[in-house]
Amino acid sequence: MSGLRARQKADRHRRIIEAAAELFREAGYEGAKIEAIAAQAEVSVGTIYNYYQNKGDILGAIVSLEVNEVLNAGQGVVAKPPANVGDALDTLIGIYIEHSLHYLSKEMWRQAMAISTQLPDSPFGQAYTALDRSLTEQIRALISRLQALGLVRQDIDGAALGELIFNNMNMMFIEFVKRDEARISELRAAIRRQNRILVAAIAV
Amino acid sequence: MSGLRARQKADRHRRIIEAAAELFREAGYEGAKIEAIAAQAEVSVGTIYNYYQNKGDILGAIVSLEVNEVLNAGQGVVAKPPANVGDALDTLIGIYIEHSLHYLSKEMWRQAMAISTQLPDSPFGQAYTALDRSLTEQIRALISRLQALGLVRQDIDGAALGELIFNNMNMMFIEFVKRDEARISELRAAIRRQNRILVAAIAV
DNA sequence: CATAAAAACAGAATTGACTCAATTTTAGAA
DNA sequence: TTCTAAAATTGAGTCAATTCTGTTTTTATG
Repeated sequence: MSGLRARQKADRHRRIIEAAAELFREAGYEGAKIEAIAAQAEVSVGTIYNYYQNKGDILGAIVSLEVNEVLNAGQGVVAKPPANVGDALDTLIGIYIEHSLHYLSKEMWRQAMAISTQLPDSPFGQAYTALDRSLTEQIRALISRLQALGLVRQDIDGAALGELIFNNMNMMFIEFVKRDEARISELRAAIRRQNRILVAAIAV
Repeated sequence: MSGLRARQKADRHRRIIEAAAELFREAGYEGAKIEAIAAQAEVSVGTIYNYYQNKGDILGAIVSLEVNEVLNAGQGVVAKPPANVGDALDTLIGIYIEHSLHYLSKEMWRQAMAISTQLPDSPFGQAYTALDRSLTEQIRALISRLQALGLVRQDIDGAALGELIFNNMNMMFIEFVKRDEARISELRAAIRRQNRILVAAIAV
């Protein structure tokens, strides 16, 4: 028994997310009214709030989809990294950044980031923090891999280094989405320049 | 002619800020209703919006006071830094962090950070970005100073290093204010551990 | 196939940030 | 002092997120 109720629930979830994604893209986060999302998803306003605690959580569900895709793509780099510390970092970070505006506009990112600091204990706030941790962990995994390959010094504190690289990248990304005119290529170049200092310190 | 109008204006500004600071502390940012702030400041709701574009800008004015104090305190360290790269960084960052909860609660910080990413073009959003830049610049100045003292290698890219250190610290601070139970001592220890990697790379 | 309990839904009501048209106050000229 | 234009204030009104309560649908049981 798959259960009528369970099927309807999944269907409504999907309809709400699809409606919201479309309206967020078209009208922006603020511009997409809950009533409009409800109408488009063919449910009532009350039902939306039965599925999501607040408007931010709807955006959160969309962000999670995006970041999980990115994490998946990143696995390839960790498994088979370029044979050079600088290039390896640049490749992984490149995947994160190039993917980032696929589904989400800068405005949507700004809202998502704002909500995650504003309401760190909401479902989305917690999920967002967990995603950040996964990204940090993936960078740390890459460093481990490079150490195993003999490309990074063994005595480096991998956890601390992973945090340092992620935190810097993330902060740069935040500044990037805050300025609509900022270009991806400039962002990557700036991060490369910053990481160069680290690469010099950790490469064998 | 100091002007009656100008004096009243300054007085109202002060009353609004004082009322807001008190209510933000007592009831939290969300809990402090504009009507309550207006009543406490003995002005009307409309007047508040004549002085500040939105609720966030009121908080912004308070944050600016705090950060400017911190910047001032930091100048002393830059002028006369401890004779050891690790200690110098730790001392400056220590000043930033220890000061941070003087006037602002974690909840107020969360709101301030959220607003600055949500509305990067609002008066407060721009002011906040400028404050971040000033802090980055101060860290860069410390590095310059240490280079002049022969404690840091001359061939280090000071600008990139300053950004790296600030971005990491700032991100750690964001995570710190997101968790009410996080302790200042743990935050400082974690940042020290991360900076150790850098210190090893840049110290003469 | 009834039926009662549980779960989910609908949409009207509430709430609080922000706007705006009308009114009041101030500055400065006559 | 009196008058007028500009500046500032006021608070009722608007708008949209969120909450609340009564109704409907689904499930499980006899």
